[in-house]
Parts: sequence; C-alpha cells; structure tokens
Amino acid sequence: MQMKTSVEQSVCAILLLHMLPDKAVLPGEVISQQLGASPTYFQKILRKLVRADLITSVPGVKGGFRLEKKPEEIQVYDIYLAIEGRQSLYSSSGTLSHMLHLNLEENYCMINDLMEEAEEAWIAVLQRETVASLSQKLNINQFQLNIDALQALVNEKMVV
Amino acid sequence: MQMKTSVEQSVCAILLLHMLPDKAVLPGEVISQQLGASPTYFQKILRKLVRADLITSVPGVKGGFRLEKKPEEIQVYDIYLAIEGRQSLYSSSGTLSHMLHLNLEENYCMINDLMEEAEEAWIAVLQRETVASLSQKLNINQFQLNIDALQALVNEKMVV
DNA sequence: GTACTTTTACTCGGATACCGTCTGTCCGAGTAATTATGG
DNA sequence: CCATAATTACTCGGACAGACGGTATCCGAGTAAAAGTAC
Repeated sequence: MQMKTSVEQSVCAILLLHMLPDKAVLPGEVISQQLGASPTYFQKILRKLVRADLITSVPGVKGGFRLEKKPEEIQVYDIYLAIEGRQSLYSSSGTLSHMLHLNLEENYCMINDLMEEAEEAWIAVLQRETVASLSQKLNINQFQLNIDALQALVNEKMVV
Repeated sequence: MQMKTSVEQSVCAILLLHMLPDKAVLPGEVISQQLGASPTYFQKILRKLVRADLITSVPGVKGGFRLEKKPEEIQVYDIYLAIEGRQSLYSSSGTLSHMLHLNLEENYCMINDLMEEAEEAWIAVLQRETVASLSQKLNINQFQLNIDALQALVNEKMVV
C-alpha cells in the first residue's frame, strides 16, 4: 500500500508549470527532463492531469502544457485524484458479513466506517494545501536561489 | 494504492479469536473457513499476526491460535502494521530535489512533510479504535443474534 | 498397567505459480507552425 | 510576392513488454496429543 511515484512527479510538474508566465507553455519532454522522469511514460501522466482539467495541452509546433486552473484552486488532493483515481484506500470485501453469516442485503460494516473516517482525516490534510501555498513555501530559505536558476532554465525552453 | 484485503481478514480473525474463552485455541483452517478465506494462504497471514505478537500459536494436535494481548491493548493500527509493514504510505523519490538541482545532502522535501502529516492524521484514527471497542460495537442491534450463532459454532470447533 | 512406538492433527518455512498494476517503450495518427516550392 | 505543399515539432492513443507485489497452492519438516502395541 504505497502511493505511486507519479503523484510526487505530478506535484512537481505542476509546481514547475506554475513558474511559467501566462499563456506560455512547456513541452512535455522538457518537463520530464527537469523532473528526471521517463519522457515517454510521463507524457501519459501529463495526459491524466489534462483529463482532470488541472493543466491544458497545446498540440503542434511550439505546443506544450500550461496550468489550467489558478494555483490557489488546485489542491494537492486534486492531483492525487487525477493520478490515483477516486477509489478509496480501503474497500470492504465483506469478510465481516460472511463471518457473521449475514446476507448481503445488510452489508453494513463497522470496519468500513472506521477506515472511511481515517481516510477523510487523511484527505483533509491534502485538501488544505494548494499549489499556491506549496509554491509559497518554496519561496523561503535557500530554495529561492535554486528556483531562480530553474526559472532561467525554464525561460529558455518555454514557448510563448 | 489500496489496502490489502488481508488486513480486513486479519481484523475479523482477531475479533473471532476474541470470542474464545481463555486458554482455548482455534485451528487456522477453522478460522479461514469462518472468514471465507483461502486456508493455505491465510495460514501465512496468521503467521504475520504471530510475529507481531498479536496472537499465539500452539503446534501439534489440538493446537491452533489464541489471542496474545488483551483486546483493549490491540489497536486496529497494530493489525495494519502486522500485515502491511512499517513503511509509510508515501516515500519521496527526490523528484523535487532533482528539479531544483539540489544535491542529495539537503534532501528536505516539503511534499514529504505534507504527506507525513496526512498519514499521521490517518493513523490517529486507526489507533483510537481497539479490538475491545470494535467488539463492543458488534454487541448492538441485530449483530448480537449472529454473534450468538457464531459463538455456538466456534464452541464446537475450538479446543481447550 | 506401564513403557514404547506409531499415527494423527496441527503449525511453520520455503519454493513456486498466477495475475493485476505500475512503469516504460514504441509506433502511428492528429495538429499546427514553419519552411520550401511553384507560378 | 503569394498560394500551396512539404517538413517539423509537438500532443494523443493504443499495443506491448518487464518488474514487482499480493494472492494462492503444494510440499516437507517440526511438534505434541492421541492411539496402538508389547511386555
């Protein structure tokens, strides 16, 4: 039970796109390269973010990807959902009902209730943080230096 | 990213063992049968619970499994840990550091902090509930009826 | 009836197989800007 | 110089392969109670 690494990569990719000026796009290959991810595979991950309406894609020469929503409207949980899908961390297989010889009609399960409550607490934390707040946390300490360097590099590669 | 079904089965198995009188044991095959689980496979799951000191095993004829700890001392999270292990839901692959061109020394990652906080909130819920409190919730409504029937069945199969 | 042996019913660990999922690669198709070409 | 065609650089979707983990099965070994056997 472990989160896909593509979730972490997606968060980073969106943080990267957040540095772009308005209307500018960044090709998928440049993004993958910055993240150190497999270009051909991460292209498919980017597609998931597009389908979730988190980013937009522009085909053709000088095409690429750009943020679709405002940074403060993208929760980390949204990114998680885009990659991992909507199924919850726990899904009852009805073992308790089977053990108690209950028919499937009254399939109520205490364990399910508990797990759902735990998941809701987990989700709440991921919903609290947005791309905007994450980005703000980057603008402190030694991070700013590296961001500036990255920004310069992005400015080379991006297309307006 | 989904919890193993063996976690749910383990919780049910421990609830089942909780119904036994002191010193009585129940063979693994009877337990599996009650849960509707694969006997040969669930034997290995029971081994995990033994290694985690949640239950005890007695070899030989008239052997089986019995609760090791007191019900109020077994948190649902303990059962989860016994099955899924101690690795957290999220583990950073260092993508953010790579993107910012930071050397691995200063591998600090904001995303990691957020994920850990979310996981702690999740864990807290699973730690709150114990086998005792779960079992108490069973003793309400229509559940008691089915428990009594199960209890009778268990009394047949158990060994003192 | 007591001592010893055999059977029986369990747990335990290793080896192995199946299957689904995540990762990763490759290819052809679609799209749009750029470039080349022809008059 | 202008219209059209070809090239180029992207995204997009499907097919496929490899690795890994969870589920599942089988087997031999260990263990202890029960049953059988010999005296």
